[in-house]
Amino acid sequence: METAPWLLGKLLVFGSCVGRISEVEAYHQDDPASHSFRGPTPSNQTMFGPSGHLYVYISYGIHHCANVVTGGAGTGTGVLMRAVWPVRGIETMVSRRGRSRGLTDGPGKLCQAFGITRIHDGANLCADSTDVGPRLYDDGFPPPVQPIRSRRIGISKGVDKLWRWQLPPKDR
DNA sequence: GGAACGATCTGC
DNA sequence: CAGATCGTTCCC
Repeated sequence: METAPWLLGKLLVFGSCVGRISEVEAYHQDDPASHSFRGPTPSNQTMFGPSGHLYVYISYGIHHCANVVTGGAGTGTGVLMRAVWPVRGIETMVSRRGRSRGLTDGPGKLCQAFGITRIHDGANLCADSTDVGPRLYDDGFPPPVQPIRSRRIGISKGVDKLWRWQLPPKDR
């Protein structure tokens, strides 16, 4: 679980789009709210793969949501990226979203803004090649001293766990 | 083969 | 605040 707040402040990069991760949620196998709770299936198998890969699922049949696999092979652990602060590629994000506000302040929104879909499920976020594909970078942004911690959003089980973390507004 | 349920978003 | 909308899972 402590790998989740570690992602705060890191950069999500894909094509011309760059965003600073500002909100994350942790999910793991012994967690009724997690997709990995019932074990591996064809659609969630990436969650059971090695760390540092991207797990993308479809929410409500419409939206894509992106996770960083963090637990290592077999553990079914992931961190949902719920929001990023747009850093670069705003025009592309506006074009993909069809609006100029609320570009990346939700898990489905940020995937649409970045062009992330199921096609990118399983991508290696730490690959050091320069070819196309989503990547995760550390640009030296100071880790938050006191990340905001709260309950996870939109779930019906495991509601009591404080496994949602956000960058404080002052870090903007 | 069918039904129920979403780690959501948008517009009213 | 309710409706949209359909992939995935589970049960028969």
